[in-house]
Amino acid sequence: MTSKREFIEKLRNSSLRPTKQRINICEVLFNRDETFHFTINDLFNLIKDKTGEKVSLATVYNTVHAFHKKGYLKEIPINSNQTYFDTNVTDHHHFFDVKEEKLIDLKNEDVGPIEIQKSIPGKKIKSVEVLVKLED
Amino acid sequence: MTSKREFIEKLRNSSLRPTKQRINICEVLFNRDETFHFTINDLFNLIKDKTGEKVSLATVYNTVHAFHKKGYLKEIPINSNQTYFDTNVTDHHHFFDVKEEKLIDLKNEDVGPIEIQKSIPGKKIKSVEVLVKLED
DNA sequence: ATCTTCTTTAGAATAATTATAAACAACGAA
DNA sequence: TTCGTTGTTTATAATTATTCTAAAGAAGAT
Ligand SMILES: [Mn+2]
Ligand SMILES: [Mn+2]
Ligand SMILES: [Zn+2]
Ligand SMILES: [Zn+2]
Repeated sequence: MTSKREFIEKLRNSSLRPTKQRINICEVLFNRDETFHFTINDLFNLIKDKTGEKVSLATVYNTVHAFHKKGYLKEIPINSNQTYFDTNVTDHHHFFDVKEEKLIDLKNEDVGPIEIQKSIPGKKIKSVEVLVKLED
Repeated sequence: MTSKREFIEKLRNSSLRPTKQRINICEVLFNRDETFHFTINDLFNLIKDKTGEKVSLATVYNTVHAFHKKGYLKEIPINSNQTYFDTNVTDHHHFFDVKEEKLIDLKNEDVGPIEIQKSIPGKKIKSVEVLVKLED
């Protein structure tokens, strides 16, 4: 996904009005070759850098959560003072480089299938995620 | 581990002075049959309930982090507004019941061995943890 | 154009965690 | 035991990520 027209489509399809701010956020999030792992603060700063236009922090929060709810972003469970998000919304796992505080995608074939041999009555599995912490 | 004398030993062995507060915290954390998953706030309230003595919130934080550093507690990576800890410090995985906000241990045999088929130059694996989210 | 609804924004509020610094308690040597 | 040292506890303040609020602005429909 790479053009402004496509972002407008995407927003419309989710009943989100295609505002200047949201389109800028889309550019930063989705107009790239590689998957993108970020915190709200990363994103906030990148918007200024890449688009030259400032978007308020509140709007960055609002938009990230709107995209998260629509399934355009994934939240990555790690213990950090900030929440990490991911533009790769497929089921996949992560390395977390503790020193650099950077997430790296693991392909499913890098981990292999995981069969959970236990179940809890009345509950079903929503997701299975592996986090591999890296140190030097 | 169940007796006060043992807690004093444990603390001494880690160059932590065995204070009344720390011993009370040990009682709540380690004097139990099952593994214990908790947040700082859970623990803070349980201390009052179980020992009848109040320990300041700052001390609860300090002590939990001291125990964490010494390897007596494990931090569980989940996205929550509060940090979760675990008295089971062996390598193991978790269910997280999203609705109840409760962690449940998974035995390693419930998950099976996980072989990570990818490596990052200069980095080594520190831990591999699986988080299985549960919904109704 | 006008009206309605949604969005953005600055700033305030909230809440978990960490820092501060003074009072206090454990320790070890004398 | 007493005393000096060092480690600990505590109330409280500071910090910080996130959420809330409410007013001003923009988008969409008619
Ligand atoms: Mn990823
Ligand atoms: Mn556990
Ligand atoms: Zn979200
Ligand atoms: Zn810790």
